[in-house]
Amino acid sequence: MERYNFKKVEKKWQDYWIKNKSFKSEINQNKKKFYCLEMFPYPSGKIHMGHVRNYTIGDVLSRFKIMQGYNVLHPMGWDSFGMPAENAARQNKLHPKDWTEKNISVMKNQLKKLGLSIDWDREISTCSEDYYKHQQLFFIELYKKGLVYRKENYVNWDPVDETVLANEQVIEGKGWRSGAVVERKKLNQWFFNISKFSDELLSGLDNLKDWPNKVKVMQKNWIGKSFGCEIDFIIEGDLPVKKIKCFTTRPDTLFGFSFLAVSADHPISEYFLGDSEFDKFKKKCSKSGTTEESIALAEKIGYKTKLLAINPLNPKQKVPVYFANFVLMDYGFGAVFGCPAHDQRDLDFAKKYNISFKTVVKPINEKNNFSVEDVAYTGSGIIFNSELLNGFKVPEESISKTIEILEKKKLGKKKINFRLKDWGVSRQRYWGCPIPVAYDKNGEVHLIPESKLPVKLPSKVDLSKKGNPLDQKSDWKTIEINGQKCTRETDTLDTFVDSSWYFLRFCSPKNNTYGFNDDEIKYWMPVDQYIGGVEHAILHLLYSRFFMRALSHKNNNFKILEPFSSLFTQGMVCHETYQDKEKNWLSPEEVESPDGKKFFLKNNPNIEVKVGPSESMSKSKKNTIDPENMIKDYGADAVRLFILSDSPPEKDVQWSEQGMIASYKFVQKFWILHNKILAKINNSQNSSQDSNIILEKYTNQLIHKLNSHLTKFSYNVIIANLHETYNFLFKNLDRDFSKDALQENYGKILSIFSPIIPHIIFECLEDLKINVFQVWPSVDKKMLEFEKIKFVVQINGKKKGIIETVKDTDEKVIMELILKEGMITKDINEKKIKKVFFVKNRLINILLK
RNA sequence: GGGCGAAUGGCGGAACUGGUAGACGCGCACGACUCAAAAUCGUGUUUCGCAAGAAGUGAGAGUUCGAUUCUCUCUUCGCCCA
Repeated sequence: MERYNFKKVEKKWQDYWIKNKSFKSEINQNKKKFYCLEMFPYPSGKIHMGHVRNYTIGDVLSRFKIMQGYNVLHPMGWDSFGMPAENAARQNKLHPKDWTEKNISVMKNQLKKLGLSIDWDREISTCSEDYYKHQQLFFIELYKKGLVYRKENYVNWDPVDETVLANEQVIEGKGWRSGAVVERKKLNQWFFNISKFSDELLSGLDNLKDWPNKVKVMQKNWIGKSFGCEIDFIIEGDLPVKKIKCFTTRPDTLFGFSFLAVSADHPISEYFLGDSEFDKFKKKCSKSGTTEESIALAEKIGYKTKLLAINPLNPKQKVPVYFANFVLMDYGFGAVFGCPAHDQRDLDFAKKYNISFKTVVKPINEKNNFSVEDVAYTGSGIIFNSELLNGFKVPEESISKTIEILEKKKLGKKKINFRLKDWGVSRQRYWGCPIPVAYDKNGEVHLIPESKLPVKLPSKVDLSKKGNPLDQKSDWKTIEINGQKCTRETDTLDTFVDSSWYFLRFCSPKNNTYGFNDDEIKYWMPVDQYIGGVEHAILHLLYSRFFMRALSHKNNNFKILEPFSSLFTQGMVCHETYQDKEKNWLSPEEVESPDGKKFFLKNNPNIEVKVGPSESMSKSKKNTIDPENMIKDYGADAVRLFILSDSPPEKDVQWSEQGMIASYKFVQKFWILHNKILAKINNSQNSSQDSNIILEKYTNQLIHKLNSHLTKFSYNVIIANLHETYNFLFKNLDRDFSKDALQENYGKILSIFSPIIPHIIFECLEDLKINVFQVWPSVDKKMLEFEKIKFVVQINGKKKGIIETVKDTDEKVIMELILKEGMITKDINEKKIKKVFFVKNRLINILLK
């Protein structure tokens, strides 16, 4: 027998699957469909372990579903627009297109080496004209429906990448990619009107039964529906400002009112422009980003006006009006009333500017002299110091009752507010989908006529300059529309737009006239199982949900509101981190450990290396493992086996070289066992019914177990079952199984594990002369029953022993058996049996007194 | 600060609707083979105890004949939002 040659066997079956188009998917109305989709990769250069995990999980599921008789759609594509291509182009003097295509070809090859069940005929790439031309048409449709608009807006400006960032791309006040401190800048931007669907996107979450709850909670928080009240504050002063509208979720604290704060961009700011102090203040405001987070972290600064605001419930009280950097123009009305006692941000501000304030909520057990000093009180309690609001319980009745009073007095109105803001989609970049509009000499917007679509990206651009290269292409920019000379929009679309509909394109990848074909999406959509990282829990998933609603808006042909009926978020792949004395990161290849405890430099074993905590693999910390090397050294089956074996798919997994080697050895051992079984099938002589039944029972119980693990994504347990099965077969190899029983049951066992380690299993099945594509075997229920049952014997709920007897034995007989065997004589002693609990075929619990 | 989730041997993790805690794997120990090592195979491996036995699923309570599983309080950690 030859040693198992994974290189030969894996190549053989990968070629076979491609040549036979084994995973080609076509509409078949007589078959139930199953659309399995993993989040498509960005072609950054090479695949990483996160991809291996993601695509292995999806592949296992797809293969199981194929066996279960579903018509499976399992496609793959490339999220291929985006900034890294431009950055790489600048560094390597390689055109983004060439860089991207090179990466795609490398990564596609790597994915193929994993033996994935992908229908490569449906491959798409978002940077291809054939993809983005449809996206431009969607943009025009959405524009015509009024779901796209242009407005001047403050944006997060990344001064290093020279681009606008979405709020979610700003992390701790810094650009997610460049790490530069984000500034505020005013630009004309295109927006998708996602906030129009705020309520729908929120309530739609209730229907997503197969989504992880945490993802739904995150989206819910992101949409941020809040109930509150809008209040008009009468303003006194020497300016033509008569009132300022505020939104608040805490109108019940109105008697704690001590200042009114407005955004630096509030309409009343026009009266202050030119005032050097105000301009200085405004400039300072623009230094920080626009996210809630960066505003919360930034130092609170204000500019005091001479205006006074009157408390609507207490007209005697007049408080100063400030401009403040923590008030956002696009939340509420860009104005808030400050209540320092019950809002930490307001308190910080009041302390800084010496504004006096009053405490109006006290905890239930506090006395009336309760007073806030350094920490705002935001908890529950009772309203006091508040005249007609006194005694209201916070929060159960205080807010609603206060709103009632304000409405009755016509001072305010109940209002629902959302945190979700419209989606700014303009990016000042070259490598993205061109926005299909142009502007005439008056700046009026003109859609590019459909006959002139697609708006192609010019291939020759100068990327050596900063800023947007498209802006510098004067020949490309000029276009004539209806006889008018126009200038093209030079911004491109956020790449999140590309990924908001790619799952539709997979249904009709070759459809030339439109982004998808109605009949095809009607058959394949929605995605039955979507698999990806939890890092996309908010953005990508929310945008995709929005995009479906936008397409179906005013369109009776499109009814898909929720693109992903079931979502699975897999955990990350982690590895220990290593650092030398100078705190330089070291890669796992640069270190070694002779005893498994202390680590040293490989080329210099005298230098000890500091081992850090295991963290998600990242290039910056060098704790990555190259999947291609692993496949080369151990084979795809072993890599698949390991990446699935050590942790449940939804949790993080620790990469371990030892675990990888163990999986490799298992594949080798499996091959040896297979050859022994094969020999036994060919030479089997004596057989006994008893042995056959043992084998048959084992097989049926195994299928039964796998059925339940599968529905729960417990792939790590399935691999434990695979090991158990190996152990079972190995230990029972000497039994006198009949040839037929062995052939049949071993064939079933092999095929049910084929989704996990497909290459070696297909090779083994071929030895058994079994058709390579197997149907999932059904369970013979009779085979799940045992004749003998192990009864647990308990005294007062504690296990005393086990008694083995025939199935369905009744309580009396068991009791006799126990007494006969003297199992509990010692415990009983002189005590009496008070009560006996008997669970059929399971246990007996005897209570003694 | 708020929300969500988690906590089980030396480690990763199993445990169906409450019913034998620790499956399976890693590591470790001992043994076999070998001149030797690696590889491989065998045996053992929750803790305490020579043993009988006892304790034991982050801590504490509760419900129950019986709790890793259900309820409450607390601690620690992780993620998201602030």
